[in-house]
Amino acid sequence: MTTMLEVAKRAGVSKATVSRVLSGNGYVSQETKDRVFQAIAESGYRPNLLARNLATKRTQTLGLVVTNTLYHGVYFSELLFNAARMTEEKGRQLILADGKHSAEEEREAIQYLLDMRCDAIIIYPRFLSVEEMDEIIDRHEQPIVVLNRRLRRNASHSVWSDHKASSQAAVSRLIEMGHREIAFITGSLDSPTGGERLSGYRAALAQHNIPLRDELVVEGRWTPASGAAAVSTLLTRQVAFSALVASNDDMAIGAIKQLHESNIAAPQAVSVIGFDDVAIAPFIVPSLSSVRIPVTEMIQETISRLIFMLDGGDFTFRQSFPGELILRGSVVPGPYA
Amino acid sequence: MTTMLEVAKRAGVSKATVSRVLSGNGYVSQETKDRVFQAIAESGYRPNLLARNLATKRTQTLGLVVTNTLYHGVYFSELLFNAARMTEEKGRQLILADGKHSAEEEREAIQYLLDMRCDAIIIYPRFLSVEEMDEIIDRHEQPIVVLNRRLRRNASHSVWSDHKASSQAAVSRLIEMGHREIAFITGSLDSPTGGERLSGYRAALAQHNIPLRDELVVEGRWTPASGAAAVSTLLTRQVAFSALVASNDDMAIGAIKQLHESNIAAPQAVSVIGFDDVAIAPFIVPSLSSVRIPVTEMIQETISRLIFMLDGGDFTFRQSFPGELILRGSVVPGPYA
DNA sequence: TTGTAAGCGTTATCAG
DNA sequence: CTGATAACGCTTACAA
Repeated sequence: MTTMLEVAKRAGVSKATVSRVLSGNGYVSQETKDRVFQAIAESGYRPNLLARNLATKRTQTLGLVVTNTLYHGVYFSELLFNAARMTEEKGRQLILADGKHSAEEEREAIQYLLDMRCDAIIIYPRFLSVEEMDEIIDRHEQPIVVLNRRLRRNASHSVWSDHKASSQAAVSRLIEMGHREIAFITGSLDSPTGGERLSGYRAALAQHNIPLRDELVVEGRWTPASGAAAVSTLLTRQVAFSALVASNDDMAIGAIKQLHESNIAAPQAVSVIGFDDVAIAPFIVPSLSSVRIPVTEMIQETISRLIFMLDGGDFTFRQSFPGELILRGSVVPGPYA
Repeated sequence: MTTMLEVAKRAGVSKATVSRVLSGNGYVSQETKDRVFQAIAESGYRPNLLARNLATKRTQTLGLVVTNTLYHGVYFSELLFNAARMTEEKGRQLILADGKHSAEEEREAIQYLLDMRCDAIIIYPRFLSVEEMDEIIDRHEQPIVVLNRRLRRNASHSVWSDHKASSQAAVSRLIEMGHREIAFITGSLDSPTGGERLSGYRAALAQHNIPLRDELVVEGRWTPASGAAAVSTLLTRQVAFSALVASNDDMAIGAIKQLHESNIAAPQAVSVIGFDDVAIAPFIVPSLSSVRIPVTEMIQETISRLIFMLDGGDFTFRQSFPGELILRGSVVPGPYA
């Protein structure tokens, strides 16, 4: 690989001059500039970013940590796509690190990005506790923002959507439509998001003085198959329900499929609600209602904050990203089972 | 940030010794090893990978270039997930670069990865020609493998699936089942993959002496919506068909939806075939048949080859990755329109 | 078994 | 406007 020194020799100048030409810092006569560019073209020179970054102590990269349990599906694509796009708009590069499927691996992924000297880091945690992330933020000088968690201490370092409130609103809406028996399929309950959505369900019932019935709640594992299985469980429990809320779209899709196969009218009803995904699901299952989480906006906010912490400049802090309830299809009030 | 020098001082040794302890190269007495580890723990030292990589001229990273037109959907998630997993299994890190949506931007993405000194590079091209990629491979000493294209000159640097053959086989299968009027929704025809699948369709017809009828072919743009639109076009053309093949699953899903809304029996039939995706689609649309492209296996082969080019070792060259036709549902022979 | 010192390819400070 | 030269933080002969 040809280095800056070779370019310098070929152009009959010093390394320093070549560096100036490339960076645009400092004065260089037009004449030598031309010679340098010529030499660069002739030699096919390419700067070594490792060397550059080592010298400047800046890498122009943002790191992103995501568990690979999130890698599947539309939500992740959307997240990644937007993160990459906005990062590049700010003249930086996104580096993705896999948080795999444990707290320890999430820590390692963060550590890798720090060792690579990313200028700033975005964490979309699955296993790390908020306490630990608060500590991590305190321990490091690099700007770090946490997505989808509400931090206590470093509030300005987190961007989240209030899952409990969204869930409560969605369920309340069903209640106001006349539903009293509402089934709920939770996500994995070791995930905060899963827990928050469940407590939103509980809160909505309480708010309307409807007693909570445990037999209407089934635990799923975020997948379509587990949503279908949950419906089977409900049916074998012989418990009647006129509406169903699932903690994400994938499970809602599985649930609708299972209801359909059991010859139950739900797929045509508005009364099945999911969360998160927005792309293909409603296209295929027009009856599926959903609470859309504004990923794009959240990523936008996240990256703006990081860039602000790095470069300063103008800054608009946006506190809340409420989920948006999108209702489709028409109401079918009757009990399904 | 604390550096290796500070650790060395604290442990009362030289930088070199610390380096030896960390890398495991060269002899160090157990005693000093212990002192060094202690000093590392006390100081919270972390190696600077930029410096290390600059010195070793190795980064332990593989670069991956993908157009962001691919970012949406299951196929991409699957690709990325497997690439990341396998890369890490080989003790490396995957760096993703966005090829955006033009040849120029694909070139820039490749260049960035080269400038970052990735040890090797995987290109999943959308706009670059095979000729240019052959040149790129020739020009650089880093191992480069191209996914989903058949290179002429650097055959061992490409991993692909024969889309034309898969498409031809799928269409032939329909013909053997008794279908004569088979509609075809192409992908964007500026994409080689789109072109290959279409020519497979033509070849199958020719092979069975069925005349090609242009009115049975509609151009889509890979999206569910364009699949639905294509069906509308077919219906307004008033042309009868008893089977339909779409160049990918997304369009097939859109097509099925549109057929369904037009009260046509297709959704229950085996006779709609898509390509690529495998995760959610058939779960939601059980009748959808599909040619599954073995992404996982292809990524596996790609990474093995790269690692072989880097480290040597054992190596199994796998030439062909045929698509796998997965038929679902039952045959409905009658014409749909 | 350990230390010294010369790189790795840039940037950045200071003279000139 | 340009050139030396000292960093940046690490690895790796070569000596000792």
